[in-house]
Amino acid sequence: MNPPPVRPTDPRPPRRRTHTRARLLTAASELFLTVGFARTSIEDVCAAAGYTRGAFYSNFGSKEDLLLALFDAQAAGRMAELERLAAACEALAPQERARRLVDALLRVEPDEAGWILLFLEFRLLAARTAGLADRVAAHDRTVSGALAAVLARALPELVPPGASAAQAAAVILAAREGLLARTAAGGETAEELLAATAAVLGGMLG
Amino acid sequence: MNPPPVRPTDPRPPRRRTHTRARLLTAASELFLTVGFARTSIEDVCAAAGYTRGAFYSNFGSKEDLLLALFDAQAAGRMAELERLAAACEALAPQERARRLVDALLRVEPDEAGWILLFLEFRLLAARTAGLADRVAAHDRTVSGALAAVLARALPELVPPGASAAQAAAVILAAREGLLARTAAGGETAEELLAATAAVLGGMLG
DNA sequence: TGTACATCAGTGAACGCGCGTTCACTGATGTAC
DNA sequence: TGTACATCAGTGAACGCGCGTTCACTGATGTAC
Repeated sequence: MNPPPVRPTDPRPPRRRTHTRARLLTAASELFLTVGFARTSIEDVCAAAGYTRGAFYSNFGSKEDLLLALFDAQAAGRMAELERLAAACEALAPQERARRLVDALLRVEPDEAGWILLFLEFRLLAARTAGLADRVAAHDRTVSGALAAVLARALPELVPPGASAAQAAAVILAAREGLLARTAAGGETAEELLAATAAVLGGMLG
Repeated sequence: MNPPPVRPTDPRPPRRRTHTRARLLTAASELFLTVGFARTSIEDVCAAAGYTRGAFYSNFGSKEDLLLALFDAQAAGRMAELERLAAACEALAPQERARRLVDALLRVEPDEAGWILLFLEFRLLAARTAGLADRVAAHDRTVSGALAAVLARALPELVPPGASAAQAAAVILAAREGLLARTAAGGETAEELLAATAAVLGGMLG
């Protein structure tokens, strides 16, 4: 409809205050983690970041868009973490390696509970929103693949005979998510359930 | 304020059309399982059951109340199922017993995907709604305890040395939930992930 | 069995609220000359 | 360096919609006599 206005150099590079987007992301992650996605309004995010609603729509296409951007950032962080873990394990004796890896898989960082709940909300949304399922699947594949590599390299004992490292990684991650979901929701105390898991895993590893 | 009207026999037993409640519950479960709790309006439920909104509030205190009633009913069903399973296993040889139990824990009934998503939504709600956490915890304890009994009786091999049957049950259920959540959300195909689990469990059981 | 009366399950309109999204506008930032 | 102009990030009011809940009401169901 509207013919584009005259443009001397066609794709003009955006060079204004790009940190607005970053501030919105930060504010959003704080709110989403404590209150949840559904219960946080765009207005809340903007107010927390010091802007008004319009600023949001000038940086993101929709509320979902914001959530996706947040998860992309977090996935990158998780990847780096796993890489560090694998590197740190490389030099250790098998015994120590096992302890270290199991610890790392079970540790619940302070904000981990918030992340797991947020991720659950994401899964739920994706399960019922066409076109979002691909994004969750991609995220899962990335993290799962990275863990599989770590397992194959550093803790083959956790991969039972007859199963591939990829399979073991997928099962471990899914199980971890289920466990965290229960503890995060406060059903059973985190200590209780994690102790149980440690006992079960301990029994398995001998 | 209002003095109660004259009552010949004080607590008058309710003997009207009690099946309204049942019809509302049935309609709600169908809608919740396919569309989800948040996306289903009370109006939807009432329309599907052939009533108007007021009928709902004459049978339930709130939307949450309806959800809780639904879960109570389902928990009862799960209990009965586990009982049957334990009884059926009692007479079998250990080998066959293991196959049977693992099968039962992994089987995904057609509507199971819907239930797991609904349950996730419940956990999420409970994690952020004061006073609801107790209800989830109670549900978890009931199911977990029942599975622990079955395990102790019918498949002690799945309980690793150093762990109690209760701990193993809690971990198994949490893991199962995590697995189903992934498959239900469509991330990885159910077949893929369940095959992986079977492989991992197969490896563990030898 | 029949009649007057009370109860209360279910009706349906209205209330109130929150929220995602749109849009005409403004003013600071950068560009052209 | 200075001036005129274009762009576009951010403003803030308004729109529109859905939904949970309330409430005055009605009419069928059951009770008392």
